[in-house]
Amino acid sequence: MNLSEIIDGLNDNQSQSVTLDNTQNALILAGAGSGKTRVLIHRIAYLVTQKNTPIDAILAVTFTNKAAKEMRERLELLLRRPIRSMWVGTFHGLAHRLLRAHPIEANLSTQFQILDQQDQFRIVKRLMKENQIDESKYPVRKIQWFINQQKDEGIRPSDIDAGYNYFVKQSVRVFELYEAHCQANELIDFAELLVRSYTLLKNNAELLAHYQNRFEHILVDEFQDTNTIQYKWIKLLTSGGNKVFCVGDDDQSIYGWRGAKIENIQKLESDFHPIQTIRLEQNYRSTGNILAASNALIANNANRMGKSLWTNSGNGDLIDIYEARTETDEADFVVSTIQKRINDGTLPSECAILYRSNAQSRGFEERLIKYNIPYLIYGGLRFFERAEIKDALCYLRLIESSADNVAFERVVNFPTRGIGNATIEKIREFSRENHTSLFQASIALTPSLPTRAANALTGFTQLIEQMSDEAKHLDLNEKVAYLIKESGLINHYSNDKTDKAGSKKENLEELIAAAKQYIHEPDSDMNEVVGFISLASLDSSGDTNAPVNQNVQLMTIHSAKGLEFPQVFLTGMEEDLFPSRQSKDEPHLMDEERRLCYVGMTRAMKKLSLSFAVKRFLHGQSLYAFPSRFLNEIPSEYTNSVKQKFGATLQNYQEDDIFNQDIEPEGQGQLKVGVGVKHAKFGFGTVLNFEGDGDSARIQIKFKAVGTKWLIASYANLEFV
DNA sequence: ACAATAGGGATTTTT
DNA sequence: TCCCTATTGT
Repeated sequence: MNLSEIIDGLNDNQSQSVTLDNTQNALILAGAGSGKTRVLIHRIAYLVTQKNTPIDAILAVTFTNKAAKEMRERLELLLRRPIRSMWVGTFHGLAHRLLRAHPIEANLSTQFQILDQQDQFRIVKRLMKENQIDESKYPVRKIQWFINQQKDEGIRPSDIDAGYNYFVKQSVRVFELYEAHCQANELIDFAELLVRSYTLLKNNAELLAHYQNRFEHILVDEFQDTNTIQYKWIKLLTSGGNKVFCVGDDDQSIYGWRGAKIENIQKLESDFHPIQTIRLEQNYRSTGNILAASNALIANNANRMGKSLWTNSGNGDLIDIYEARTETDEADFVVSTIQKRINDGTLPSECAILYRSNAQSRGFEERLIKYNIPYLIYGGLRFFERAEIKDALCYLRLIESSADNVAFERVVNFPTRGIGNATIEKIREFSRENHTSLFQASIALTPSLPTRAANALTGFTQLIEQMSDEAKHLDLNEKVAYLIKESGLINHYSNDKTDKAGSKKENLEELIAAAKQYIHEPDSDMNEVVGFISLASLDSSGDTNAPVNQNVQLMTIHSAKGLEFPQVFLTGMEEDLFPSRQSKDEPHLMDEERRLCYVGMTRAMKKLSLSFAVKRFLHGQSLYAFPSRFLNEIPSEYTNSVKQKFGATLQNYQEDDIFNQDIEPEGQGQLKVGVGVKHAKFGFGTVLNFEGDGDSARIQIKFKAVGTKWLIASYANLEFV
């Protein structure tokens, strides 16, 4: 492969980045839409083909599995060869790989399991209960948060001086209990993966030297999102003269609240001196107006590394700003605009509705249903986080290792088999006192239990033993299928009346398919079952059920990072909502809000529209709000105030006014404008208008969930409320 | 064991 | 308002 194949089609700065001498450290400050992934991939191709770097000598780190997968695929395409043995992955995935390769040196057994957020929450909660720590004074979520924050910094309980802060004191206490519990049960949470693998290398000169020798080049994507321990991890690995190639954008650092340190990218230049810094400022995504507006906005931040995007693709349209009266009006504006554009030939999938918090999605969803536009809301539970999937995986874990206490706790009485809380508490106590697994404790305890509990428990332990025997020689996917059936899970979900769509059953089927697929792409040298279970913990993107891409996309701005859409609606631009109230008092938090706004705006390729509501219904009450300060920071030469009202909108103002008045109905069952009604299918609504009376009356009702409808009284079967 | 009910809390969530 | 949890009653 010759050089021109690698640098063809790159601009000057991109090509300079790709062909930097292989003896140099590099920092590529890559603005939004400037082709950073491309540079990263071509850089690797350059090293491999022009500098004869073995693919084994390259370590490429990303933040998401999706990014890792994309990088691997695009690289294989460019190089026209498989690159199996190259280490490409997320920080957590690579750390996990290290720990699986050297468990003993990391003070672990080969049986260790990964704890996800939910598991972690449960454990912290139980430890607090067992130690009589008042949950109402010290919310589990806050304590869990505290623990993770410390770990992200690489801090252990013994490093913390709580002083007189009682909350910190209690948190540290739980932190200690939690650490002891995890060590005793071979449990590794997400942050622990990083800390553990860091100390593994730090304390083991031989191993460190081995990996330092191996990885000549370490490439890191999204460097602005690294946290303290990740930074230290990279620093440690590169202390043997290895070269780093970091790509990132300080203006897009939006995960500070999760421990990401924007300072990390800022101190690269001094910490990894000498290092060559190159800026990629030519943007291939957005129009000139969108970029100029975004540049003007982000210029309000302090301590930037400095960068200004430009494009040669023309100014494009002005940015629309819409002042809505209420959040309903805002939703109506956005959705009716989308409808108009669809009528003009836009695809629904070209439009994205972005918001600061998930709660805002509702109003848009209701309107989209009303307009009959297909949509897709991102967020919520991921595939491997779904209850039914975790249940199935816990059975898999139990037959793999009966000592897996987390799995035991989850499924010992699910589907319910008559093992109550009292019994489980006895098992826990026995296992604590005798240092055995919950499973062993169950067997030992059975004779001393009341007959009913004993029988139920025997049923469970025998089920597990029998299943692990039977499944021993099955393929992974057959194993999963067998477990789901034999454990009674499938049966349970088949009879589940709340699961009308049968999606839980479908998800379980999907899990079998995922297992089958995994057989063909195993993760390195790990045991198949262990690898699959770990994948389920570490890969949240694995929603294989992703619908066809013909939908308007709704998501938080955070989840939109890295994506682009022809048409973007950035909504809820109000003080206290965006920027969030919680960020108001701290300048550095406010700067992050502004970066978030910058990220949101720069997602747009052709059209950007910003909207805010004067009055918003939130948390059960109507609040008046001021327009977001970010709107004022965008020069008016790039914007256009949308004055034009849509036909439906004016009408909705009136409806909303009626809706928001608390009119007392005069006597039950009387048909009257303003009266609240309930419909079996459409839910609650308010009477807007009616014609005739009695059973033949036609009634116009504005339903909260499905909008306005005319109904015939005799068919509607309305209940007056 | 499960359903009904009451109370509390409510950003963002790559792993 | 909605959602999740803990408690209570059957």
